[in-house]
Amino acid sequence: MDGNAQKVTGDDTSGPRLPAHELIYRRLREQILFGEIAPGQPVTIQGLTERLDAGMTPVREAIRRLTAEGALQFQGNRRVIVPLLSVENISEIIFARQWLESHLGLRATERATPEDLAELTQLDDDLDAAIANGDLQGYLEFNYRFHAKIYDLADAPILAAMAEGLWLRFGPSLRVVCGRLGTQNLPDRHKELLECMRTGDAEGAARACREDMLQGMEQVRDLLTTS
Amino acid sequence: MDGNAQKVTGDDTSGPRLPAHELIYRRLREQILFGEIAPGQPVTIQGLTERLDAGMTPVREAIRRLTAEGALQFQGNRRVIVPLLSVENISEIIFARQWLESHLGLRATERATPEDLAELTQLDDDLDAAIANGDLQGYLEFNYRFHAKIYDLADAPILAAMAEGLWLRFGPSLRVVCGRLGTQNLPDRHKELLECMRTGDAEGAARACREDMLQGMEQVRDLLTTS
DNA sequence: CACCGATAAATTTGATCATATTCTGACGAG
DNA sequence: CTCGTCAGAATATGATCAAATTTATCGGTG
Repeated sequence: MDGNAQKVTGDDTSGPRLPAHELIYRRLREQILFGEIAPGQPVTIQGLTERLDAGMTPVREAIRRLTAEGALQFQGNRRVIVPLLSVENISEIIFARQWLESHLGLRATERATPEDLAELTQLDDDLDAAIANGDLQGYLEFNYRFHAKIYDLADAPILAAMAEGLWLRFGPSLRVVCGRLGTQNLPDRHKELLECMRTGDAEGAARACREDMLQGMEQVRDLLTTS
Repeated sequence: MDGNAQKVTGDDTSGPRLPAHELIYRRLREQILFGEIAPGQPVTIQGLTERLDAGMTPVREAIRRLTAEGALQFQGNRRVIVPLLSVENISEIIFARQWLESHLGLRATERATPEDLAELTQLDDDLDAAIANGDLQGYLEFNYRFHAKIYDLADAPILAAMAEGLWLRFGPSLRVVCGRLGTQNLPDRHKELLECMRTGDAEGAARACREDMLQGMEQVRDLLTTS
């Protein structure tokens, strides 16, 4: 190992110094969420200690957390992989997200301030820009942050945690889908949703969230059935 | 450390040797689920290493997993506690469980074999016996195992994981409620549910699951509002 | 003589622990 | 009431042990 490798110590701009296991967790979480680690791919502890230049204990803890959230999967023997989703799994996720997305979208609409709406609009604009540039990574990130912001606004921490947990499960597959279709063929209902939120149409916002989710998930399901 | 302290090494009867962090996780999980650790109570790593006679690393990993599942809560600084539920939290859990329990109950009914029904009936009988004896611990355990069996039958691993995760969240509070009400005042819809499952009335089973859940959760909510 | 399967060495990876370091909250002196 | 000191708890490291996979070897067979 070279002598000037930067340790994982969160720079001063990040405010309160977070423990290493928390930083490792967040980094690994993003890598899974945005498909940098493909479904089926093994995740080794020692591999991560090198890849993230971290100690063994923090990496282990991060893996345990993500395993508990369904982002990783214990493989009988001691191996850990990014899970491969079955069509049945996707159907379960669709079922759960139907309720979750609608409800969170509805609550978010009831609580959003003009500043929140501005922030959401900005995220959606960034998302459109990423699509126009064919920037897959950017698309995935802004799309996630757009939805995560809605969960946050809904002020329902348990339901939000459930919704985020589901993202961790289908995230890797979403990357595969988008990689094949290209960013051009990814319609969403964000404009419709934002309009409902501006006018305070909570029911409409709930419907838009549900439709938006369904469009995306059905593309994932279609890919899994054909491949 | 003295020479004859028994290490945590799972005896031979348990089949495949499980790693210590897995055993610790299961033990701690049960202690939380059945309210042996009260809401608000702090959970320290060093305390658990003594209490469960285990090493530090496995305990840390178990705590991380349970934190990710919502059974434990990070207290900003390095403290970890069993979360205290707010009334809003309970409402979120009720919302989620309404569709989860219905759906899992419906699917379980479609898939249950006569052997499965016999097992469920046995669990319900054990539960009734525990009630008759005023055995709170037994009541909580059999009640959980009855529902967990239904989740298992539903053959929907992701939704089952979500449902089990919610049990971990309200389990500690359930213990408090039952402790105050006494086991006599805990009606359930299990008989009705079993009858529907026997006759293959999936819709009825779904309704019974939902009602059973609501009865229990509303008692929890009532306690939280008054205390 | 080339090929195949099974057993055994070697290597990689995971699990655990003991220990050093850092951080937090509390106590007490000024 | 404030600030410095201190005990205790959590964090993080690297070493050590154990398990599993991979690779290499060897005897037998077509």
